[in-house]
Amino acid sequence: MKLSEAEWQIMNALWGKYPATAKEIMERVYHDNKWAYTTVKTMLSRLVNKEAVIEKKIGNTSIYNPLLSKEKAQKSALKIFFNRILDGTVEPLMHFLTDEKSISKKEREKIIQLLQKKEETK
Amino acid sequence: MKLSEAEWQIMNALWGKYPATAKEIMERVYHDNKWAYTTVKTMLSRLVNKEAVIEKKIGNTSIYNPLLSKEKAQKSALKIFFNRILDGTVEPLMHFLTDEKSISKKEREKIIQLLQKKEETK
DNA sequence: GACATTCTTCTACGATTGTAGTAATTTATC
DNA sequence: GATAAATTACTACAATCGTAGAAGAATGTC
Repeated sequence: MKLSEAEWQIMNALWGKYPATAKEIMERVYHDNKWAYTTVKTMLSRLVNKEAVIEKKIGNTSIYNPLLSKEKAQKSALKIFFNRILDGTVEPLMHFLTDEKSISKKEREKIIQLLQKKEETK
Repeated sequence: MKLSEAEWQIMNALWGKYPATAKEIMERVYHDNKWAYTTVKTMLSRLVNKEAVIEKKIGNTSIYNPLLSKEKAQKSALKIFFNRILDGTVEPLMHFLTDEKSISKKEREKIIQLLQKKEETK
């Protein structure tokens, strides 16, 4: 399952809380993407088409639910990104994790914890 | 600077060793992409156009050099990926590192060390 | 029930992407 | 210098993507 960048924005909004209407999704992404309502609708139909989302009608209004799980989607995106973009090397990821300013202290601690836990059970 | 997936393949081949001719690049990517020679040439012109690559002529033959650095490109791609695709959360990256792409104990320790060091200097 | 509002469906359109063919030009070879 | 081989420049074309308008249908409101 291959999603375009705009489709990721929609999916992230939907994964955040669902079921959701097109209007809700439009509002959720509005901060990053000032899309017209119909733009969001177009994205949603495309996502329904590729079976990443299901659409149910209540009266005249469609409500949407993810069909594709966030975990699954992220995992496969990471795989592609890692191979195609990073050319299969881990270093850029590590540098990103260690250098990137946008990672909070809390997140850093969480990472360390995860890594140490992994170490134990190895 | 935004590169398409196929353009990344070309850039990775070029970063691997440069200067390089179109033919060399075609051969280097052949394992993953069985592109016609002219396909590679098209990609290269597009990359020259967006100033990710410079082209010099020696006689009739073009030789190519990267203009955009691998580090810079990867860094910005990671940033976009992290924000747009992973929705700004670090966890999927970690799971990828720990589960999917099983990193060695040594690598894990290195990351932990880097993170802890970062923590101190904060 | 007329009018406004909200939502849907359908259609569109330019940009980018993946993919490569054709024809022209240069260079090498006999 | 004629012929073959390599390389280039130019053109093409379908698929996907980002973006949204127009027109119609359902719903809410006085």
